[in-house]
Amino acid sequence: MNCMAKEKKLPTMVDVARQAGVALGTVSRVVNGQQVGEEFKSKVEEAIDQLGYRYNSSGRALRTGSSKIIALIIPNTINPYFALLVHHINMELDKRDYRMLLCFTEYDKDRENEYIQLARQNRVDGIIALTYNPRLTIPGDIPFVTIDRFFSTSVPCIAADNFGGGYIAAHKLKELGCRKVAFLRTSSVITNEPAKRKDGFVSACVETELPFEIMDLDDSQPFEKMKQFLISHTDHGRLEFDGLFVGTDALAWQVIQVLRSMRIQVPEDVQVIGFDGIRMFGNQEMIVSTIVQPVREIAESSVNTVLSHHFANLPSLICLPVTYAYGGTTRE
Amino acid sequence: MNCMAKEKKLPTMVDVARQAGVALGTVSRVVNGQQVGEEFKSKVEEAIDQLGYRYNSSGRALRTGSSKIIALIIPNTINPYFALLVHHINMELDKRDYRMLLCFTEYDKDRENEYIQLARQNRVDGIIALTYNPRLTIPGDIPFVTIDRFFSTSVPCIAADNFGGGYIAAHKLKELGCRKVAFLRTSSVITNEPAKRKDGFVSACVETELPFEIMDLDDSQPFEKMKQFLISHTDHGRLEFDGLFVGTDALAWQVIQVLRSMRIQVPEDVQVIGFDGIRMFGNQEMIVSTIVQPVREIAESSVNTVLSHHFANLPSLICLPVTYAYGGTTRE
DNA sequence: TTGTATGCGTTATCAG
DNA sequence: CTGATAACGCATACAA
Repeated sequence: MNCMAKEKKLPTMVDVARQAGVALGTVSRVVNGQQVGEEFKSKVEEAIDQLGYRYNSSGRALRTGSSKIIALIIPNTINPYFALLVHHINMELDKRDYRMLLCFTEYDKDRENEYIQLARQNRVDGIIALTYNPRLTIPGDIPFVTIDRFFSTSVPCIAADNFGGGYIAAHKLKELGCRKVAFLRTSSVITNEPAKRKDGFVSACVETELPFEIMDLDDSQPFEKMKQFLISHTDHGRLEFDGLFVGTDALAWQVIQVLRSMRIQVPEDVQVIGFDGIRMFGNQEMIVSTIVQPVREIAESSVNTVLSHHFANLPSLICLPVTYAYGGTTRE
Repeated sequence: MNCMAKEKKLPTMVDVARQAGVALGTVSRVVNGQQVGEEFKSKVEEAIDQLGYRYNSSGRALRTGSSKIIALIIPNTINPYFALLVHHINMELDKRDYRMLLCFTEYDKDRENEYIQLARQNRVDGIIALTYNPRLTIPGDIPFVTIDRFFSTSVPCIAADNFGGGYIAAHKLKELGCRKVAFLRTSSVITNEPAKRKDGFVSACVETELPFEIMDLDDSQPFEKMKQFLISHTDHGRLEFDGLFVGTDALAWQVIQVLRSMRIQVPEDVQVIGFDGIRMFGNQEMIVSTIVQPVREIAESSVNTVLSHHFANLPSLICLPVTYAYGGTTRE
């Protein structure tokens, strides 16, 4: 079963020093892996695990000016894409012995700014942010990295190759025999990287002479607008598109529900490709055929960038490769 | 657009004091909302937002001995149930001006214990843990709360009413006209609260004279075992059960995939009820008909409990009410 | 009510 | 190479 520990007050370096019969500085040097005589070193080490000593993060942070904490500002962890991002970023930070200050904005613009102040209050060593506020105040004194959104050449942005994803999607639909396709998305007030999904899609459609249409869904009533669009493009129960590329897997799923209610078969009548690469329960099959975001790589790259010491000349935009994955809503 | 901040070194209380022409202690008292003369107070407040001052968390933590951080030890954020829990716990902590130290164990027993040490190193004010290690070392000097798992009467455990959930599920299946039912689950090495789902189910089956069977799936090959079980209980393409209660929504989803591959219709031939209350993309419809865990309430209760000052005589087990929710895999 | 001084645990500087 | 000591930013006991 379980057993209780007993110590009442946590041991400090002073306790260790006394126990080992050495000076405070010596203990510090051992803890930090600096040059210490073998004799002393072993005495200190013995005292350390005899007392169960662990350094106090606050003390160290105060003294060194480095908290070993990175703030992650993100809407929530309910959306599976965000949840995955949080997971991988925390794992990457953990590897490097950093902690995460997790800030959920719930898409609230004021909270996005407020959390930057909170991060500063906690003296974080950097901030990774996935935000939507068009007037975000980016601190000049803290390493700042954004995901999926370009601010300026001095703010590194990490993102999937959204353009490439759209491009691949269109090519795939063509390859799977589509004759007329459409792109559906909910448009954002800000222009972020995901907006490029459209550009890549259009580019490939033009290139392959695949007729296409673009539908920007209102942010307020996306579901109704999308339904209306699909119905207005139906003639005698036949949809005029045989291929759909949808901005996100979440929206693609809703599109499919609507199609189903219209008695239009997927993928027989119309093939659907989403974007993100969301898996059922996070670890089972893809929810829809999709363009998969390299979430682990995005996480790794974000962490590497924000921890980069030469924070000057860094690339201002890093696009990581996406892949197509079958998820039952396309043929084959 | 965005604008850069400029300050090079963050201002400290000393800077504020100098700027306001008052003593250090006065600034501290203003910051902490203690009684200060109006005259002084406004001078300090002006200086504060002139300098953009924010207190240094490390300094305060070091001085007060309270980090205002709670550790959350949990497998990951990939599983939607965990993701939801992380979300609500962080929101609840945020409300109370606490931060979260998020520790992902990936079900690794050693990491579960290691993270408790990390939490201690960070001088957290408490730990909320959802763990599986049968030999977890529970610290006696840090408020410790567990979710979904009972350790001893001195360790508060927060959980959904798992027994009640199983009970409701069986009753629901009976009510929906089932004649013979089964409960499928992957059994855990440790006995935790979710194990009670079976007991409640059995209890209700006996009570309502509903014939039932229990299938414990091996933790290593749950999918194969489950498939085998279903096939072995099929006679001429007809499953001998017309109702299934499954330990989790994730497993229920897999069960449904297998049934589909066996050409058994859900819910026409067999109705399926899962457990957890997972929604598609976290915010859309339920993935299957299910017993919904009150995740927000579990989060709230966990936070309240771990922050409770009178950590002595606390309830050792808090079970929160569950509800049945339709999700397309039952009739009606 | 406000000012002053001390110490929380750590690292770093300097003297031995 | 090791020991003593100062300083990081803050809260608080004590003095004014």
